[in-house]
Amino acid sequence: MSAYAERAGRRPTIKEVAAAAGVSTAAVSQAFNHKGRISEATRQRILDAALELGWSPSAPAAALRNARTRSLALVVRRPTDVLGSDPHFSELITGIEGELAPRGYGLLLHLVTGPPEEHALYERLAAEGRVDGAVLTDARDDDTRPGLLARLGLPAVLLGSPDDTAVVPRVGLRDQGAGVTEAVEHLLGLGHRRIAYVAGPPELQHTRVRRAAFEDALRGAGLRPFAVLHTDFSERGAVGATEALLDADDRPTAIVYANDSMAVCGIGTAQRAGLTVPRDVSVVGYDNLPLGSWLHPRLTTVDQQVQQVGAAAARMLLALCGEDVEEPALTGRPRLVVRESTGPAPGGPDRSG
Amino acid sequence: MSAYAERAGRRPTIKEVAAAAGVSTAAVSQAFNHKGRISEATRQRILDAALELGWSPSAPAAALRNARTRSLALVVRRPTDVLGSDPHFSELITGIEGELAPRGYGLLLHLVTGPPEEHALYERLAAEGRVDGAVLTDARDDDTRPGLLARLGLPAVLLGSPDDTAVVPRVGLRDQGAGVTEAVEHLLGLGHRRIAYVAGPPELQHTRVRRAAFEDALRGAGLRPFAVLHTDFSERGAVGATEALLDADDRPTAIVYANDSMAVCGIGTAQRAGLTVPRDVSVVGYDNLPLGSWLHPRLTTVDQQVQQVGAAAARMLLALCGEDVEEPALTGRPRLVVRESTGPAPGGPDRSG
DNA sequence: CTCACGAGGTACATCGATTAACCAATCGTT
DNA sequence: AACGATTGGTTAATCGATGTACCTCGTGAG
Repeated sequence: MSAYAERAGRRPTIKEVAAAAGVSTAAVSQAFNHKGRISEATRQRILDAALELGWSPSAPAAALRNARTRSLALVVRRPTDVLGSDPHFSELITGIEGELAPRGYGLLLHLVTGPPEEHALYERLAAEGRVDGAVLTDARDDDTRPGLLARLGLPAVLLGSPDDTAVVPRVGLRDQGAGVTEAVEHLLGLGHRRIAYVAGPPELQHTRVRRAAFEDALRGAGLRPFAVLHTDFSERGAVGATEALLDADDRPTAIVYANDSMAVCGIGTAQRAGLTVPRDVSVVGYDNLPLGSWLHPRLTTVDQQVQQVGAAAARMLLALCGEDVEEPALTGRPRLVVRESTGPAPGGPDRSG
Repeated sequence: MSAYAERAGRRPTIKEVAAAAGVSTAAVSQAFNHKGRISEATRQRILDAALELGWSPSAPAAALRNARTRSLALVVRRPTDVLGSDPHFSELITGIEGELAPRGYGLLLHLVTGPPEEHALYERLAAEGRVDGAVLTDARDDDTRPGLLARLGLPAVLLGSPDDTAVVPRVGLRDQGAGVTEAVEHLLGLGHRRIAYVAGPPELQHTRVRRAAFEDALRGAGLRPFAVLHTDFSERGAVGATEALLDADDRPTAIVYANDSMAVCGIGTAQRAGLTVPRDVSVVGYDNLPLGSWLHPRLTTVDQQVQQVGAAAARMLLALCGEDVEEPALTGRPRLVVRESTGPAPGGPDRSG
């Protein structure tokens, strides 16, 4: 390491590299970007000099000149109660970062409390030219964000049922309802007839898709849902919904939850009410969080490969930003992972329906 | 909204704002930054024009000129198995972002798999001038990162036992062992004498601090730990450690875990072994994750206010970056939250010790 | 011998915002 | 009335990297 690199806080500039290599700054730039016409020999000399000085092109300078920052935004809407989106969201980040890091992109993370703040944030990010694109989560049925981002000219992808023809392409596993369908079939196969669904907020797209899958699957067996309750994804909401279900006259023998965290709360609530899972009531989650497989009973859940989806979203977005990335191929489907929280319906053959 | 703002992708520059307000670009800049001498009237005119055009200063341009990007890095070391740091880490982000957002700062999130990658990342972030500072997590006993960051001239704070005189100031609750001490006293009061500790990786600073607190508290009562097992914070590690403890001849009547996720795994493992918590074995966690209070039994744990610590770290770092922020006051201590996973020691008066 | 041409670089304008240095009024003073 | 101080701005240089237009050789063809 050279004396220069050791001068704390003092970053070398392209000029010093050029001087060290005995060339012009233009040559240095061209050597780094594989543009222009530079002989391989000088290129090496330049690269060596840069290495010696510990130089990398200044991100702000390059961003100013190129009008591209090489960073993307991920905006997470986080209500007061953090449960719902939480673990989901950190897996998502893992998937995204895995694609960004090797390409030298950065991920700018923002938390917002509601739609107005989220809009204002995009306006600011775009106006300041802080990011090249954004990943949107929690697709809503009537989502105003794609329109906004299109107006702002900010590339974006939305996580949800795939649709790359939309204003803002949507990335996600195909056949999003499949997991819930499988879950219902699994429960039906176990003899369950009174099955309830604890859903997320009704305005979210996946809530509707999964709810429809749930109802369709039951209808296919000539049944109707015991109940469908909407929550805000909070622990309290899950507990409340579960209590309501278990207090019912002819309580359900199985409950499907829209995510694992709620399912865990549901199991706790059932146990607290003196019931045993799955003997008295079966429980299915959604997300396949690592924790679920270590509980007692181990949680039956739906795996939706959040990490892969995140990676695919990142690549799609990078492509939109002009990066040379092959389009992601998301081949999987949401799949049921059967563990211990589901079992035969209690009370033998069902009396109803 | 003006016609200008509607031209998608075309961002206005300071020149257009200046023209619209009938002043020079310098005036616009000064109006925005409260510098120079601009009459209140013109200032208003300029601000109005900017609002009309939807202009905000270009972040890259400002960053280039000021040598400050107004963004901070958070580097999370994430091993293959994500459990340990996970929920902890999203609470941390919440705390940090809460301080950054109102000041227009951004949080650049990076995940790394190990120390070499982490070092390389800091080198790159510094060389490219991408961030003004960094938040370091998981203080190690012999941590090489502070030295590196000091050499790089990159301001940083390290989460851990407070020490603002170190090369890189450490931010955290005082008296970090207090929570574990309280936990042990709580268990002793319940008649437990055979108490084990399932710790994190030995190289982490907080592992040592908490372990010491654990041993000291027992020693104060004339006891020795039943065992202290180190894990890598993974679910599997927690399960393995728990199985080993429960298989022991004279198995412990209480187990203290270094985080809630491991404690949950521990409860599951105990239940799977046919034991009832807390009747047969008491369990204490650490972190006070929201989920813990909805399990059955509700988890007794230690609250360490991760979110507040994150906020304090952010403010400390902002101050280091020259931002005008009052120093954070972290008054709290880690505190035991007694719930249902701890109870009287089984078997009446203990036979040992 | 001369000229066209390509290989290999260089000079300079540029991206958008900031700021030090400077200047033109206006005001208060004696 | 003349002068210094103050107010309210402006001009122009600058941050670091990039890319276009240009320049300078050396070479091969005619």
